Amino acid sequence: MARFIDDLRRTHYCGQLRATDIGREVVLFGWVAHRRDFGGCVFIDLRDREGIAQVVFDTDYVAGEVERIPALLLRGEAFQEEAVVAGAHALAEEVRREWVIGVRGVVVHRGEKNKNPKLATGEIEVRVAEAVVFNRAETPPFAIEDDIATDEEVRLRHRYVDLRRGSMQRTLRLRHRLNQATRSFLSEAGAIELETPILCKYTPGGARNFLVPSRLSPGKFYALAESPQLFKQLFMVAGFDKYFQIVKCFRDEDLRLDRQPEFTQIDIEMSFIAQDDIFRLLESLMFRLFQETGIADLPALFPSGRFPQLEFAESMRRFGNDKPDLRFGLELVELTELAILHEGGGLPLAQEIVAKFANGTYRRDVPAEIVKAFVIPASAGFARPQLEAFEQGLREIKGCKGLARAKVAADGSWTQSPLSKHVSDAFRLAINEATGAKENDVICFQFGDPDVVNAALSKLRLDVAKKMGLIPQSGHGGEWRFLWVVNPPMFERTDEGGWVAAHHAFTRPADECVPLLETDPARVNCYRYDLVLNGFEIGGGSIRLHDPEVQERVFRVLGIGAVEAREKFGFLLDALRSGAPPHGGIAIGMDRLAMLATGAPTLREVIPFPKTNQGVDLMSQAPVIVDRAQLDELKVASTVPREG
RNA sequence: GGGGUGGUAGUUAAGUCGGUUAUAACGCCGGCCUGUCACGCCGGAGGCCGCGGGUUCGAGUCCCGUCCACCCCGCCA
Repeated sequence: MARFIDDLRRTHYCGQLRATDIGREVVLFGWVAHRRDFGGCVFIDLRDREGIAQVVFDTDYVAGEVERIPALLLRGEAFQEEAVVAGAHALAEEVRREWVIGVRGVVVHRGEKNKNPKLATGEIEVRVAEAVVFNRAETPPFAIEDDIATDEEVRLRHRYVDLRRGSMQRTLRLRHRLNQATRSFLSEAGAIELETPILCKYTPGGARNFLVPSRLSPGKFYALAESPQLFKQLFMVAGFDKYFQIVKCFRDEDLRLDRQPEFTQIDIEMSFIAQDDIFRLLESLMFRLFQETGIADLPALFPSGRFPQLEFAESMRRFGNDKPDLRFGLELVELTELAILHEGGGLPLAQEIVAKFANGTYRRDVPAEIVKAFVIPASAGFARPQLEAFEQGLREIKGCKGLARAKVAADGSWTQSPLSKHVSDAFRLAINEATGAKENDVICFQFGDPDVVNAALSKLRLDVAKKMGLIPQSGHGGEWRFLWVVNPPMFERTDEGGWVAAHHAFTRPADECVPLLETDPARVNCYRYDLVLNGFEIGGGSIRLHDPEVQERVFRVLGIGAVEAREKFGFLLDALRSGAPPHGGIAIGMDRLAMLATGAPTLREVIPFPKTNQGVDLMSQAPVIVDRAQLDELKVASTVPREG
């Protein structure tokens, strides 16, 4: 039987020791964080998941009164023997960073002069009588400290070492608390935690699926679930009434700082509820999560207990996207109607657009091209090179040709702008008034396709706010602007002039829009909602269509016939006809929520083993090429030429 | 698929107009040290300058290609 672990069991975590433990004999296990060697006396900072304790190897030390570990007391073992202490000291001379060791010793006061206020355990230290080395670790590629400058690539390659750092430990333990609080809250709310398949049937449309070949059904494939969407609706049909799950989802799409190929959702579905019931439940859930993790006092920030709601159309108009960051103002200004009123106001780009409204090519209620502006305030104090850098940033947006700028002079005239020569005085003054632009403000214009105009200006709005310091480059900056974005359009135009569901075909159209299904699909909105926090979409959901009659009308708009509907959605349609209650739900991106809550700059910081932008795990090297024999067994052939 | 930034010692970075043996800090190794806690002092080792090609008397530096990482667009209902 080994002396340590079997015989000498751990009595405390290093980080737990306090002055109240003085005089107690303890056994600690941990990693060597630092060693300070003074020859006769060696200090080691011993680290475990709870923190750091200083342990001292001192050949001269003689123990006073010691409160012995009962088993050792019973056996009549002496606290220290000279040879054992000398052995421990020799061991301490040899120890290196990140070695895993165990010590037996006594907790003593450090003495007033030697206290370390930076450590939670700084009042005490452990005088070591006996020690063991469990693992002579290789020198780590980077320091195991909270703040390191090391490139993320290196950290991911050695993730098991990176995760040893206190900041990573705290982040992942926060995720544990989020999980725990989610489970207890939703259970208390009457929801039942149910599991759904990961290996699913492939469904066309939406995100790309990862495919898994079936060995038992040669030539056939499963798809990894991109979400439990269908199954959670079936739970409602089955009468479970309220469901939740903390579930992994898989999407084979290109990655971003807030997108991983596999990610975790808090998935919820409820029956016999209205949209507002979902909102209230989620608001309470967020309150609870932020309270139990100690991240923010949301009741103080939202005294009504409710998050604000914003119409989708208003969000697009004022902010240019459907996930506005409300931590700052700088709203966009819609100028299309003004341009029509002024017949283009002398600006060629505006005149072209206005002409199409005039000749009836474009509808004013759903315009195909628009004119919009954004004002960079004079107070930002940006010089021309900075303004050009913003313009350069917009070149990332496909279809954006550039940025028309005009600097406003004291008399309201425009300078430093190609527009100033063309614009009529009346239009210029009207724009100054509409935008509220004052002396030295810079008005930025976009003309054309609303998607491009809004993408460009919403990016500009964010770029400017970050450069002005209105929001930090990343992180929450201590602000928590939750927001519901509601009532978006049900359909989008396809390139061929037809319609596709903007979200999915089973979203319920808003009651007052149902008559428009046949007459004007562009104006049909639906019971779809996104929860937004500080400019990130952290969740979304909808009230589902439970009425087969309306469902068929929606399919007709989408040009989906009975045969095709059956082929695509077969069992769901059957299920919805088998007694479907009115129902709806939502899914919250747990990783994004954790990222925002911790102020982490990327999703990778809150995922233990994340993938790179190319979907590669730098530690395991997944994905990898497999043997020909493995492919043969699956009856799968690769079209990629094999190396060698 | 497209645009951008980067890649030099274990780590983070410097490296001028193309020119001698590629620097520094931290880390690492050896030695000394009984009150340190970013210990200190003395000494030392450590390089496929991402990879491949080209220009040149000469390339970390210039050119072409390529790989990897990151940010963004498309994409992600």
